[in-house]
Amino acid sequence: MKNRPVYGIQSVDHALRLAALLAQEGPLRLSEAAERLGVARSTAHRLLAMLVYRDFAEQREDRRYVAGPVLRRVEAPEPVTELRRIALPHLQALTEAIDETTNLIVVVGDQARFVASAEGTQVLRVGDRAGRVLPAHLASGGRAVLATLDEDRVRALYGRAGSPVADVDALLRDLRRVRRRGFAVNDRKTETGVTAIGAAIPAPTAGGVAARAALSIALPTARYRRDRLPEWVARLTTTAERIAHELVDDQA
Amino acid sequence: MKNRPVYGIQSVDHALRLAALLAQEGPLRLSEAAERLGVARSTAHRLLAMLVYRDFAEQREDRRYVAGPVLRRVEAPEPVTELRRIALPHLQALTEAIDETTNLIVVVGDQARFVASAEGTQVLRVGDRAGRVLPAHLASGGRAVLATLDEDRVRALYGRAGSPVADVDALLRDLRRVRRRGFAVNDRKTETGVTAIGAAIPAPTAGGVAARAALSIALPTARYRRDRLPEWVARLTTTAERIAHELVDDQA
DNA sequence: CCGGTCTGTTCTTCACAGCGGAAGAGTAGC
DNA sequence: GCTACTCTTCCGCTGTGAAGAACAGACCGG
Repeated sequence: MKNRPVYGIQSVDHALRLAALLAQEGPLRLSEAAERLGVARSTAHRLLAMLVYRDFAEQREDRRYVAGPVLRRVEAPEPVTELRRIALPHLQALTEAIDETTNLIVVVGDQARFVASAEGTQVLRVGDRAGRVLPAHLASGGRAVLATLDEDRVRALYGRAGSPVADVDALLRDLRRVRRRGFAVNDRKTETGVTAIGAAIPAPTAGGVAARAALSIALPTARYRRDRLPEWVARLTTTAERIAHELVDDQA
Repeated sequence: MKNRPVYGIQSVDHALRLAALLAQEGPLRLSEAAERLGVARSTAHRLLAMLVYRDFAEQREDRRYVAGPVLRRVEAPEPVTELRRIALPHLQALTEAIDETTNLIVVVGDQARFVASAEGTQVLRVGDRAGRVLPAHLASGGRAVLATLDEDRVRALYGRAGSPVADVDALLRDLRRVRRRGFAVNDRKTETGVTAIGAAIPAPTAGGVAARAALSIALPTARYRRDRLPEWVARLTTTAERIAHELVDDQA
């Protein structure tokens, strides 16, 4: 039996026990969570709110809480530390050039995960989303990666029962368009007031994490200008290519 | 983008962010974790210790931390709240009869999870392990459940590369013995100074959570008496049968 | 529809738990 | 053995986390 750490953190213990309960037992009422943890209902409510905020829990319509995406992973984690290390200086240079927030994204299953961000300096800007998850079929970087996949693979991913995509054919048409243009735009589909442009990192080899990685520029919709799109796209794809080249160099 | 809860808990936020980093990016050094969270190394160390304690992280020999079992689940959670509700009074009655700690266990994949415990009142006793995880092939309740499975299924579970079981044939021989006797004993294989006797709950129907549930009596090895084993086994299997009957009634 | 019960959410106060700096310990390479 | 790097332990202090209470919402039965 593991011993409690000497310098344990009680609040963290409560949160982790609750997360494990959700993962192992499924739907829980707030009042039951409070009882199981031996805390006040208001404390349990605060803990659940934090778990929901960080995607360890979700609240259903019947008000019960269930495990969130982080606890519902269906694939083993893959190390992306190296990709992040290589990409980050390029992200920062791109952000410096355009003074908008840029992101490194990895697609796992049907989720687009923000691995790294570099924030612009303007007062109104999109914040750091590292660690967050968006549906891949809506996010700009997610769609840029999906556009690099075989159509059969996309069908396998989104054609199953319970899929978040009602019309796979419409998605495939969108992805063909993304493929032709070389980038994808997400205009407020996932976040109010945010427009993002995404482009996939050209994969040096099939497989590996870079085969599912993308960059995106995320800016307040108020600053999105159609006439600047070619410039943003050019910088985005140039940066993606630089990262791809450095990944090759790093492997040699 | 989700808003931070109004009554957020900073320490919990740190822990959950760190857990998500481990899940998404794999191996992390303590110093890198500290930098990523923006906290002191001593704080990161405390957080990682809590994550390890609650099975959200593991530390490898090279000292890096990786995602732990809770974050590495490969199966969707199943609700066991109902099973727990039905079983708990019976657990408590059994504990009262023998004054030793009893447990309800559910096997998921190759893990035996403690869903509920009822503690004896003696000064030296096995504590409440609800929420904990043990390897199923070593735990008494885990082995009792594995003994109810097809041998092909056990082979599929433990015959793969990277399996924790080196000799599947030896495991199958053990499980045949468990099946014949109707119970399994775990004498200090998972926890120093603890001996446990486990018996599976007879499944009312194939599938469902009860098909992978077991009860166990856990006592200090110093109090384990071979001549009391028949009594303990009889009480254990009687209790398991009562629970199984009540599960059937509850579905009608 | 109303009242009662149950459950979830919001707010405030205060004491002690969580944080970080510093010291100590461990590891790896030359 | 020495140096540099990294991890682990310890302690004091203040602001954060917990819980009580009030409020709000949901549900059910008469």
